[in-house]
This record gives sequence, C-alpha cells and structure tokens, in this order.
Amino acid sequence: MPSDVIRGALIKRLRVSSAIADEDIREIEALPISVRHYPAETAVVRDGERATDCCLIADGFCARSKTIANGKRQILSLHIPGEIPDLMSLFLHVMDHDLSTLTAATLGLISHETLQKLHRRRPVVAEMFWRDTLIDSAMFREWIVNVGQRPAPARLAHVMIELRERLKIIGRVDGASFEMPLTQEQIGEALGITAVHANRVIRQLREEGIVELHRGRVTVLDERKLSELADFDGRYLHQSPTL
Amino acid sequence: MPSDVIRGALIKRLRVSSAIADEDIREIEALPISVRHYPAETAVVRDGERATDCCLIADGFCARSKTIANGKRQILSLHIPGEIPDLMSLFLHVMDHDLSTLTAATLGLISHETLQKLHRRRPVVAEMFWRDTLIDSAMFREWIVNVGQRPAPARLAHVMIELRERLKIIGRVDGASFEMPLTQEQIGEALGITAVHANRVIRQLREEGIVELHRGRVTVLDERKLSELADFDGRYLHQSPTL
DNA sequence: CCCCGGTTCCAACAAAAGTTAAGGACGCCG
DNA sequence: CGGCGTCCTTAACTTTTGTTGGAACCGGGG
Repeated sequence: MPSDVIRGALIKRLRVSSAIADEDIREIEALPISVRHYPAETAVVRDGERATDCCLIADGFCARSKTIANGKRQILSLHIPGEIPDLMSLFLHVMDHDLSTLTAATLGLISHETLQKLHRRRPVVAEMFWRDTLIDSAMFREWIVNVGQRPAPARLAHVMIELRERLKIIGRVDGASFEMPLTQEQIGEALGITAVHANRVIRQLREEGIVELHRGRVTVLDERKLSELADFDGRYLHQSPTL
Repeated sequence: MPSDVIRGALIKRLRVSSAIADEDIREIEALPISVRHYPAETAVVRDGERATDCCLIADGFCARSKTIANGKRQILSLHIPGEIPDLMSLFLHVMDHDLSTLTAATLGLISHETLQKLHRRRPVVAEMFWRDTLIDSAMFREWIVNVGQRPAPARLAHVMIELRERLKIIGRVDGASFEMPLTQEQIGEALGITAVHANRVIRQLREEGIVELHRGRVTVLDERKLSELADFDGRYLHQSPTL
C-alpha cells in the first residue's frame, strides 16, 4: 500500500475537524511510518502495556474495549481508516484498555518520539492532534449517554448512524449501505447488552423495516424511522473547524 | 477566598499526574483568574453554548451531563475542587454537554486567550493540560464500562470509590467518610438507572453493612466488601507521573 | 464433499430494572 | 409553629433484559 494512500484518510479527516495549512500537511506526509498487517480479531495493544508508538489505521476496522473481573467486555469505540485510536498513549503511556482489530487491518505505526518532535517543531499540529483526542473524548461522552439512557433498539440505531457519519467523511458509504463488521456478540458488547438480546433487537429493527444487518453490512431501509429512533445529533463529532 | 487557596488544589492535582517544574508552577500561580460564586444546582455552561473561559473549581462539587430528546439526563462525570471540568472547551468551542454545580460553588474563570498564550510560552504546561484532558477521557471510558457492564450495586460502589480516590488527593477524605452531595435522583442519572432503583440499591448496600449514605455523605462500613463489589482498579486515573 | 466451529436465530423462563402511586421525613420560610 | 416543597422510602405491578439451551445456517479446511 503506497504511503499517500495510508495518509490520505488521516488528512481528509483532519481537514474536516481542524483548519490545516499546506505546510503542516507536508509535515504529516513526511512522517516516517512503518506499516504492519494484522489479521482479524487480534490485539494491537493490550490493557496494562506500555506503548511506544501510535497507530494510524490505513485499512480495516478496530475497536477499543475493557474487560472487567467477571470476564465481561465493554466495547468503548469503533475505529475506521484515517483514525489514530491510541493517540492518547502519547501522554498516557500505560494503556488502560485494549485496542484490537475487528477485521484484517493495515496499521501505520508512528513512534511517540517522532510525534513529540513534530509537536515541538509545529505547535499548531500539536493543537490539531489535541483537538482530535478531545473529539475522541466527546465520542465517549455520547457513548455513555447511549449505554446509560437509551433503550436497546435506540442504542443500536445510534451506533449505526454515528458510524455512518464517520464513514461518510472518508467516502466509505455506498448509498443506503455501509460496513459494520461486528458479530452480534460484539454488538452486544458495544451496547452493553447480551448477544441474545442484541439478536432480538436486530430482528426487531429488521421486522419493522428500519435496517437490515447482514454479514457485517448495514442497509438502511427507512431513514426517517431510523433517525427518529436514534435521536442522533452529530454536534458532538465537532466536524466544523470554524466553530 | 485568597488566590493561593484557589490554585492550591489544582497544583496538588497536577503534581500527582505530571512531573512539574517550579518555574511552571510560578506561571500557573501568576494566571489571571476571576472568581465567581454559584448557588447549588446551577448551570455554569450549557450544551450548545460557546465558551470563552475555562473554570477551575475552587470550592464545591460540579457535574457534567447530557440530556436527550425524551428528557432523560445522564451524568457523565463528577468534579471536585482543583479540577477544570471544561478544559476541553479550549479547542472544542461549542459545548456538547452541560456543566453545572451540585453544591454551592466557587469557580475561578480563566480566559481561553490567557491559556493559549501560556501554552505558546511554555509547551510543557500545554502538555500537562493535554495530559489532564486525556485522564478526563480515561475516566469517561471507565464510566462507560460502569454503566454498560456492571450490575447497579457495583456501579454505585465503583463511583463511590473513584470519587474517594480523587478526594484523597486534595485531602478531603475524613477517615471512613467523605462527601458525595448527590440526590438519589442524581445518583440514578449517574448510574443510568431510575431514582427508585437507586434507592433500592442504596438500601441494599446499607442493609448488607457495606456503606451508609446520608445527607450527601458516604460512610464506608466494610471496606473489603465494598472494594470487592466495586471491582475497582485505579490505573485508569493515571496518577503516576513517572509512568 | 462433508464436517466443524463459529455465528445466527429462537423460545421459555428468571432476574433486574422501570413505572406508578402514595406516605413519611425533614428543612425552610412565612 | 405550621405549611409547603423536596427528597426519601416503600410497595405492587410491568417491562426489559439476562440466562439457558438448542436448532439452523454458513464458510473454510481436510
């Protein structure tokens, strides 16, 4: 995979959330990145580990999660190409959660050292990355609301729409359908419900003609009903650099 | 309230999470802060508003929350003296949630402009504040797990222990007891359950001789049982500057 | 081609949490 | 001191979600 393809999605994404100068883009394009391939369902960094690199997703889907004493797992966020899910490890060196692949994935590793140097050289880029971690944080806040206050069908609808909005930015939504490569077990872990209940909810949305979910692909059947159910307000994604 | 008292808790807190030079402390002590008093249960900044200052809690308790379309509210975090709950507004100018007081509170307002200038002058301080927002983010992750995976009694126990650990840093734990000035309604909103169920859970913990909760004050009766129930691992608070 | 493991799907029952309703405690204010 | 409002408390009932267990489906590897 050529270097510009790897960085393309990142720059596309940064442009949406921050104003960014050409000079800074060149700096980012010059960043030394080492590429690694991971199979599906593999740990990239584990809870408790000490990270020395951040990873930029070049291709594939990832998820962050935490596992508690009784063995239950909670998925905290989903990640798509162009994102750096463990940017936080730059300053929080020991991981407090897992980062793993959902699908087979290509990741670009950027060393902490490289990033620190870039920040010293270009404080504006540092601010941009800071802003990126703050958006990450805003997404966690919305995730708390989702899991804490919405009934299960609304939770699923909300996660779907959030994912779609983010996929749109990198041009990965194909009409009424987009990828969401989670098993029902994982959907349950994301929504804070069991896999059995996740299945019930998926069936319900299908029977009501709202969305179809098949083989890791979502097809929206009734946009109106879906967005009403999801109660989605994308402001928390902070996609307007001017504001 | 004298200026050094206002800044004291902040510096105490920053020392715990980051290594910090005397020179930088002096910079922070020189920050122009305007002090305001708020009654209990008052909005400080509202969802959708555009912030121009960050507020340092000098005294009192605050909470951040989001309210969804059906009127339900989710509390996202609790905040104590020494914290800057809306530091994120520095780069995410329009608020995606509410910040309000729980008790009567004294807040020190620091303008965004002042902070930006300080960051340009002392990048190390910027990194320290960045790290602070990342710890904030780590706390949201744990809150997701709490609301998503733990049964209600464990949720309550976990929130209590987290609050206690943070109060310890600023010397606000008095033996087996500490402040937690939430109504049962608010406890429900924090845990993602109804007030009625919150009451059930509180009663249960009292009947089992684990904790007593009375008038906004928690008294731990059985430390062993409490920490077993809470499944608490404080690593996510990232309180070790060396790591 | 068929078997195997992982998923999906489903039903019956159990447990947890939400809803509604109403009485009691407590502090504040007139 | 009495009344009012907020919070706390509890019970009875409903709904949602979890649990258990099992069948059908599907894709990949032998």
